[in-house]
Amino acid sequence: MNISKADIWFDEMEKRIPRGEVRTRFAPSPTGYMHVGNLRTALYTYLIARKHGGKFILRIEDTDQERYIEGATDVIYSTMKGCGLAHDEGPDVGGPVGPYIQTERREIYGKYAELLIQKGGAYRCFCGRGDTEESPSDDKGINKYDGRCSRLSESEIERRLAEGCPYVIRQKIPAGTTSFTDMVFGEISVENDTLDDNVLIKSDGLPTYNFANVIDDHLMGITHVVRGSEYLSSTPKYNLLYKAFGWDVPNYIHCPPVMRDAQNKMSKRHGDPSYEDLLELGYLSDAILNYVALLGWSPGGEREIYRLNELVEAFDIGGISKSPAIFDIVKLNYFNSEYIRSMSLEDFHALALPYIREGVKNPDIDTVAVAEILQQRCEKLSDIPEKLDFLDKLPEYDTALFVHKKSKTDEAVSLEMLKAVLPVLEGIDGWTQENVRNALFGLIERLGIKNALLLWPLRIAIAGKTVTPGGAVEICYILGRDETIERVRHGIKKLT
RNA sequence: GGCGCGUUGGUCAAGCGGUUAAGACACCGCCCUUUCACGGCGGUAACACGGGUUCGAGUCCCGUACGCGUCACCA
Repeated sequence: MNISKADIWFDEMEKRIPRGEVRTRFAPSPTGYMHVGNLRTALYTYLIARKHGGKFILRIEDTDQERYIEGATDVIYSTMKGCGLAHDEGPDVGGPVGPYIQTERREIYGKYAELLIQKGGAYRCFCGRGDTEESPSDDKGINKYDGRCSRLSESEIERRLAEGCPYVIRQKIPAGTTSFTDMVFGEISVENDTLDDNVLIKSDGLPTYNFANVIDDHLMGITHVVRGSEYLSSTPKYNLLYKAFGWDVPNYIHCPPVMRDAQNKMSKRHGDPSYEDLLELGYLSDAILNYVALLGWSPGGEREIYRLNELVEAFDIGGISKSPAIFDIVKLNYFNSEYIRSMSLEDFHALALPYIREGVKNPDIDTVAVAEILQQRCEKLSDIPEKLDFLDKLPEYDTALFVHKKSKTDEAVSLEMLKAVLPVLEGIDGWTQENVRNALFGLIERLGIKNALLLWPLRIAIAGKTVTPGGAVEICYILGRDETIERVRHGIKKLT
């Protein structure tokens, strides 16, 4: 026997566990994209670690071989990096309690499962998948495994093992009541007889989530377990596992789900956007994070705009809500436009340039001037191309657009105005925004008219649409002298 | 069905026994204004229901309804 050797191994594992610091973990399954709900969980997890000067760990939960998706872990790394939730330990950066990918920890789970059997907290089960279906519901209407294999004799077990019978390892639920305190939901208490003898190690030798998360959280020294509230009702089972091993249970922070509507969670299946989709749609990562932080958590005051580093300061577990929150993209639009407007023109220009180029091919255009008029009036970057569709080519338009009650213009007035402005535009020396402005307002002054009387028709003539980013002055400047004059002439022709 | 959890305006939410029940988004109106937007001002709109406890309940307790979660060799 090499029991002592095993003892030494377990001892070594325990010694590796960092103590005396807050340690949290984000443990996604590699699915190829990040749900909004997951993103929020990751955010809160990160915030708790940072707030307490602790460590934020990334662990990959890939024990479901049937759902394995090639390259999905890379998506996780890039997402974490992209949204600024930098982890201190993880598969790609290493750390003291690795490996951080569950399929690479297979032997660890096996050894702990054996240990648990020795401690009486688990047993081998030789029932096939089909066998348990016949076990009837008990008198309480609970449909669970009847635990028949827990009553197998030593010799029977030895015999089946010798025969090479496939088996799983199941948790042995003791009698009694299990209670714990969740930092969000408070005291939770359940009768153990409502709990099933769940499978801990599958017949393929890999652990289920039920087992792996307990082993890993303990071995990685996780002090605060942050996860979705769907785990709330199975948490007592995990605590029973901790107890069977003689370990301390971590603090629990269960988060309510992010919903698409009152009945359904956000889901890719229903076409709800993932974090990646949102970026694709032109939302800024900071804005998404800010909005998502406030879905299910409130800082208490009236402030809503928080940068990631400010969230670290403000975050408080007590502010997490117990009830689900519906994701409202309209409010995300608001956050996004706030973030866009608060950027420097340089930064916004750099960010918007690809979208501007999507809508405007003309290489002579002053994209900084375009960015400037855009910044105050776009909610998301993907709105940009459509707003600029009149710059390359004047769209077909109806002369009815020249009629605007508030500006007191109609087609006749417009014709008059365009005729008056044409020579003024032709006379501008040096086509700068300032010069265009001075020339136009000079004319307005000479004619003794209201601004709108001249500027409305002009803007219609050069843009061909009623709603444009920027006014007549800006658009004239952006279009350039020749194009502006050409379009004004075209307008005169249409009105004549 | 058992067990667990939840329920303040359309949405996010503050509130933690005594408030005219905050604030934000959205919506509507007005102002500003060369359109739209931005900005400013104002408005509509909520404690799921029924019992208690209490001088007093959105806040505490118990029911009811509705909703969600869970009851996998998925996480």
